Amino acid sequence: MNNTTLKEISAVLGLSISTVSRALKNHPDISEKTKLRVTELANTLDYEPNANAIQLRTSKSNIFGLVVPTISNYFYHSFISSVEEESRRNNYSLMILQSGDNPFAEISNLKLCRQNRISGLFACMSTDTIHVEAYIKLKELDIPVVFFDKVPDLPNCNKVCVGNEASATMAATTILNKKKKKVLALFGNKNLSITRKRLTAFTETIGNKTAVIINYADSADEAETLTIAAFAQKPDTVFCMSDEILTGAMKAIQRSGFNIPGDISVIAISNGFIPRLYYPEITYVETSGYKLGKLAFSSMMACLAGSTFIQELTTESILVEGGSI
Amino acid sequence: MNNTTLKEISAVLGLSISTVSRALKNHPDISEKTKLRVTELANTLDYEPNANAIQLRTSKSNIFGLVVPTISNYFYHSFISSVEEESRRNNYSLMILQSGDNPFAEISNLKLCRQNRISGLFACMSTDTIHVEAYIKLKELDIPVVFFDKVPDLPNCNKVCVGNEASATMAATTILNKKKKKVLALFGNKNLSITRKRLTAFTETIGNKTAVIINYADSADEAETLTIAAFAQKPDTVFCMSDEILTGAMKAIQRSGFNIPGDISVIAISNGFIPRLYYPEITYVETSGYKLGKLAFSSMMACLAGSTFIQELTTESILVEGGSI
DNA sequence: TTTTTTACTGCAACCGTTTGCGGAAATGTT
DNA sequence: AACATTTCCGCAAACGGTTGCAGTAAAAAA
Repeated sequence: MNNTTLKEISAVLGLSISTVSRALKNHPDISEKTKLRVTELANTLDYEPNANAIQLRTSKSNIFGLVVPTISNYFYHSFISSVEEESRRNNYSLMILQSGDNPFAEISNLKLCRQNRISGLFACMSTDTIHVEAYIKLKELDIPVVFFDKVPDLPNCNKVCVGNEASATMAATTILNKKKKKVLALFGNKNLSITRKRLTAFTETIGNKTAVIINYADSADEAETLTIAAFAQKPDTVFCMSDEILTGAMKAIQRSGFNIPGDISVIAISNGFIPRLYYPEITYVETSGYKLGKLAFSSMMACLAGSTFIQELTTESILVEGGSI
Repeated sequence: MNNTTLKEISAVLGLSISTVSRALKNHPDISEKTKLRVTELANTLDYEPNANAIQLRTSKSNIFGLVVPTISNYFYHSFISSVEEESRRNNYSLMILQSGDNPFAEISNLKLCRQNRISGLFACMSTDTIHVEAYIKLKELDIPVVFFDKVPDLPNCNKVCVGNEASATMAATTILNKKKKKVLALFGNKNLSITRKRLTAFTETIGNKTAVIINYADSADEAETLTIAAFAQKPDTVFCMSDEILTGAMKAIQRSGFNIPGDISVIAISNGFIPRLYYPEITYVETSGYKLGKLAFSSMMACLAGSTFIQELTTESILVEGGSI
């Protein structure tokens, strides 16, 4: 069965295609009587405008692209969920693409975006993205790009981030308040700007009255191993800069048979899902993907509305108390 | 800056649009020399074919729709991730829409799919969907629909599901093999068909030589409470029918200070992420969203290839051994 | 009644591709 | 030299809409 088109409707009604088109869009040029006839027939025929034709004609797609290393991540999918929600509310569709931390997939995804003439792009860069050019190319095509979470170091682009410095500072402050003496601080990949930001904010805040053991882990497994090893130095607190690190550290703690917070305290920066899986629940500084999504979307809408003002937005951090410190 | 088009390329080269088009598609009618000239210029000009024009012309969109109650769910995002992966590999894009268990959002999403002339739809019905008509409408438009996970009771549609009975049976068998004597079996909402299926398969397999305490929980918190309460009866094993239940049970176990598997054994039916968060890792029967995605995709491709054979597929269950039983 | 205004509606070009068909030049065959 | 084939390329119509402009009939003003 074929889709009904304006042509068919016009043929049935003995009107021209343009009249039908205008009638459907409630154009003032068309008489009420005609409008009624047209909309009625359109309804019974289940007319659906062909998005491709419209997009071709108007060169506006009403589709947002969203590239992300992987959607199998609590932070990202809460971000995605949030953006999707807003998109639908604003009559946009979302094309979600994951790059799997693979640069080739990433550029092929961006190609897809260009080919589909997306209206805008939400982008989180994969870890080893050096080739920012592909993103630049989009901007040259006047396609607004809002970077989120893992953002490039470029000056002229819209970025929304969780409050990296603020959240690390907040975590460090909490540790100080609890008068902890020796902290095992676990960070992610050293090359990521997110790591550097959290690291500097954390160390600056924690000062030098508190002993700090710093480790960098690229994966949960590595975090687990490093944690086990670091236990030899008998830290009284573990700080994890992310969910992934946290899961590794928690396995190490369980494996060592330590009690939380009796034997050791734990605090993390997290989106909120993982910390609640344990008993006692882990105290964490929240960096909400959901909130970040809302922020990213509003930034996107500002771009689309013609704002050329470059924004670098940050979500607020809040401390969610569990019983782990 | 504008996108380059065939027209521009043809103008520069003094060729016709059609020649350029054919040259780019390696058509035999075009001489190698011309092909070379064209492809070269296309490259330097960063030519990207306009997907909308192609789709309009060919009435093929190379976009799959995927509707799901919510992305923020243990199971769905691995499914989505898997389908996305395959889609990209096969040069399709994915349009992901969540209905949030809201019937209105669901039909508006389907409308979006129709308007975008998607090539196919992966659909997981929201709980209270009575209106299957919207899906039927797609099938009338010759858009193949593959239902997954929560599938309708209709006879003539493609469905892929995890092996509910098989996985519950496998879990029960494992418990029997380990010669456990008293099992606390935790299930989800009693009204869901998935619960009923897993329940009957489980109880039938476990037989009556093993004592079974059955509880139903609607949430992780409820599971936690019920588990704590059930510990009074001193079960030697906890079986959890899903990830959500498992997280609740694990909290209860940690809270009670039990050792796994020394004090109590644990086995679950799971997608695989949660069980690996603990130490020792929880033994589980895998109902992989990832595999289900692959299955759904191959079913979709079969439809697209013209197969009219209606499939009802089920993923295989496998036991993944942790150290919890 | 004539002229001006208003209310409707249609023509046709356009968006960027694809593709059937037909034509010209180059080559091969007697 | 005359004819048949290839080889290479362009014309033009289509896909399904949108939109500026112009045209016609009816209503209002002169």
